[in-house]
Amino acid sequence: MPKQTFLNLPEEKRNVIINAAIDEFAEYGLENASTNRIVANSGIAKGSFYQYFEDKQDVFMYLLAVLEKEKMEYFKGKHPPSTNMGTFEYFRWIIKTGMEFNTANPRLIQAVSRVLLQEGMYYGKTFEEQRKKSNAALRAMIEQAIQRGEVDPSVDVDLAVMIMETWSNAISAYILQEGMKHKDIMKWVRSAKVQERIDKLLYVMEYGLRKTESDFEKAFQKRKTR
Amino acid sequence: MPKQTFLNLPEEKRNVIINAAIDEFAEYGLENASTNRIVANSGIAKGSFYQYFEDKQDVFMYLLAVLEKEKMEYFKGKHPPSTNMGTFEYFRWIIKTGMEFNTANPRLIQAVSRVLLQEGMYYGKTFEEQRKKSNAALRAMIEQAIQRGEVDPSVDVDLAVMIMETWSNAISAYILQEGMKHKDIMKWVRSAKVQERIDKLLYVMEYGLRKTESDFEKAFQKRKTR
DNA sequence: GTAGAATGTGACCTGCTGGTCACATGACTT
DNA sequence: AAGTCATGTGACCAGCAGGTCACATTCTAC
Repeated sequence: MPKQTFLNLPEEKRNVIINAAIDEFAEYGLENASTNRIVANSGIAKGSFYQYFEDKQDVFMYLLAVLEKEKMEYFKGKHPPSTNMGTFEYFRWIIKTGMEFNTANPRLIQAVSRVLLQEGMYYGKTFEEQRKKSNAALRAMIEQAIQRGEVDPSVDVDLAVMIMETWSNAISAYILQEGMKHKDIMKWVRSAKVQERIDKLLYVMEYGLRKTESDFEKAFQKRKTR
Repeated sequence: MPKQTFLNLPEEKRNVIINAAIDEFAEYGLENASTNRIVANSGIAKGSFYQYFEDKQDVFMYLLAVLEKEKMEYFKGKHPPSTNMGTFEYFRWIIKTGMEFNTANPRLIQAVSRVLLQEGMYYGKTFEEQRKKSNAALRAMIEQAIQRGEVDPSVDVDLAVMIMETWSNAISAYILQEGMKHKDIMKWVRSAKVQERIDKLLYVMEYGLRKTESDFEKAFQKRKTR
């Protein structure tokens, strides 16, 4: 975490620095990020950087903390349209609201997800905690769906979590990658075309998951013994 | 592509070099791969490396070519169990046979997929061709499925391709990552547990896709007007 | 044996990296 | 005004990167 010296800085200066860092991580990832470029782009001296942070990983950790805080505040301000949604409807709302947030902070999301989803695999246990958290939330959702009778109790929960995680990441990556090609990414995401695309993807996922395990067993057996 | 000098080398020496390169790319990706380490690990001089290849990207291109050739030969030696399979059954066979090949060459696959799927996004159009090829194959499959009446004609083909691509990559990544934790990756992949997991994932995908577009429209409208 | 081509070699180059540190500047206290 | 402590600075360091090149060795043809 940043040293006190950094937190004492005037807000504007802090923003210049973290924006330079965000751009750097978004462009080069964590491994290839250059502290030299960060200090050059934020107009501070090399020595100052090391007075503010331990190293570049320290900056990144700070970005993670900022993101988490902002995302929580954002979701606190939003409320699901209906109080009695089905689990999948709720999941859809989470994803879409998350995408709204993402497109409002595309560079930060780009930086963070690049590091977490791609480099993260090779960083050992450094970022494992992050994944476990969102994983637990997904697990809770699918278990709720089972309790509510929306999904067959015999469904493989681990598998369902993997499916939801995969699509969550795939959609996020798709939105970022395609959205960056448009000048007004927010407008693009809100367009009927994109919204429908997200809906369809999630619908295909939902329908696959709703199908009961026993249905699968039947089809599976049939195929095996054919 | 490698220079003639490299191709003139005795096979054993060539293998030592490309194995060192594979290990390097698998461990560090393309961007962070070190030619110094490659030459050190393959026991050749720095100068020799540059007599064999233009640069490290040249080596990687060669690996890609080798992989493509070997994979084609492997698939030529295999034949689908039934001559009259459904499209999804065929897709499942392709995926599983592909996984067999992958686990027989885990390091090479690790190296290539790390670069193509992760760094590739930032390499512009260098590796676009690869993706287009496999994409076209998936498209042909889904169009065949429509023709055969296995999938509703109104289904969004682009979306279906994205879904198949996403799962193809996700399963491949899962097998590699988890499989590497086991001493006998081949045995692990062939175990009933893993095979069933792959089956289930593909089954969930299949069932989502089989659902007709018109069913979706209905559900979608209902949700919108609620 | 010898000429000439092909192949092999590692010291050396420049440029960038993350990180340090002796010193300069500013701000606040007494 | 003097003293003190936080903040700011950039030249400097060692290490590694990709890449080159003059020279050594080996192979081939005659």
